[in-house]
Amino acid sequence: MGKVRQISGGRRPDRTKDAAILRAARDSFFERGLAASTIEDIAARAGVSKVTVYKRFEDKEALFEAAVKAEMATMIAQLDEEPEGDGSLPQQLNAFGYVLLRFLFSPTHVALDRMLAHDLAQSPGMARRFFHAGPGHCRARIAGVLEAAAERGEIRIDDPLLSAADLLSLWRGFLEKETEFGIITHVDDATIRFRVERGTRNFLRMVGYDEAAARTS
Amino acid sequence: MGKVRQISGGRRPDRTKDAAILRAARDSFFERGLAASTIEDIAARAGVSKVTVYKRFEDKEALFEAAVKAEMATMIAQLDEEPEGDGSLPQQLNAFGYVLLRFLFSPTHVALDRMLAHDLAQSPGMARRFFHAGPGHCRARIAGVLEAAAERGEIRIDDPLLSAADLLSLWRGFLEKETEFGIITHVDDATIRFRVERGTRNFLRMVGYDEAAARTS
DNA sequence: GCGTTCATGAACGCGATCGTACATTAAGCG
DNA sequence: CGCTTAATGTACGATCGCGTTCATGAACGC
Repeated sequence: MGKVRQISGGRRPDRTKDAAILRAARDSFFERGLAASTIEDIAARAGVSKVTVYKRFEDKEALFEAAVKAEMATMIAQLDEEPEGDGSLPQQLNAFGYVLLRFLFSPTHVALDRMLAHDLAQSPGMARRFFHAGPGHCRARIAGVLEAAAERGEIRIDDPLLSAADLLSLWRGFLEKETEFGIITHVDDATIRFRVERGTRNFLRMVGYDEAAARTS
Repeated sequence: MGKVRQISGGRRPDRTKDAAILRAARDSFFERGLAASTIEDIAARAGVSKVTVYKRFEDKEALFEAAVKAEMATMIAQLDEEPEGDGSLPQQLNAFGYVLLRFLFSPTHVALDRMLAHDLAQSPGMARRFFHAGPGHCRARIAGVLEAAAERGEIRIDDPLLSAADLLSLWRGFLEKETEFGIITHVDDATIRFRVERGTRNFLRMVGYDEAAARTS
């Protein structure tokens, strides 16, 4: 169709520029939002001409979507790579919590979250997909672990999904609001470990987990 | 200085228009965001001329701030009016939870939250003030109740502020994410009651509250 | 009625940014 | 070297929305 057909020679497209543009787009969009970001600025950040940007991406919205998708992909990969862990239930949950919170409170994710809240509000279909790929996916994984533990009789819960949400909520606590409002800009590792361990401990007490009994079983 | 000096006569300003403009501004800002809203549209919604808007509000940002402030004021008033309640601890917490969640998940507040996340990210001072007036205020109130209960020996907690955040988190659970992503558009009263009661129950189990003991004391 | 203030509508200047066109230079292939 | 495609920079048309100006009419006190 309208596509190029590369008969033979000619200068090759510089594929490194795609990544540079996407990175610049991500930075700008996540920092300023869709409306406040300008293509000119993004091109400048990427060290690329504005025309080049339009060569590769249809328009501003297409670039936005591409940038968000790319970021989501790296995020999801990062979350799923962590091993199941065959330790005790607390250790298992803590391990997952570390990875999750470290990722949830990374500057880029905080920025992305702000973005999504604002710009995906009008497009329900897209929002739905992002939900299931992000928070929903996450909750489902934890629910699986909890359900297994419940079947082993280690804990007592009413509904795996609800309990998974409880645990997630306890982990996050007020950190979410504090980062959202910019009260806290950077969440260090010690804070994350503290929050995760505290959350897990409290959650397990809530669902009647008996550490001693589990150890001797 | 530059202000009017109302020597004697003259047509009186129509004070009802202020409210109309603020209401229109709120609707537009909360729906579309700061950048995407136009003064012309707001004026039209309010049934007012664009010039009139500029007569009363310095510029777009001033109008935005005024609209947010007005909304926050009604919110805070709504939250503080509820009586302390002299029932048992669970009843006290539940009562507060109902009011809070009903308000947190009202359409306007959900919209406002989206807005704040996005547009107040750059102005740290404003964000800080809003945090202390909103979430911070709320957490402090609950912390007070919990601290009193802890001193009476009804519950065992490490830190009132942290525990207050725990309770708030348990109440909200996944509802926040679900409304944020538009999975759920309207949260009905039954859901709110269920979530609050479940959250309170789980929280109290977590902090070692003994219902029977409290009742007989 | 008269002076004063409020309010409106239409028009304007202005800056910003989108997306495109064009001429020019750079890089690959034969 | 010729051919082809990539990439740049500048300039351009078009749109949009802010904030202002101006002429006109409407409400109110005296």
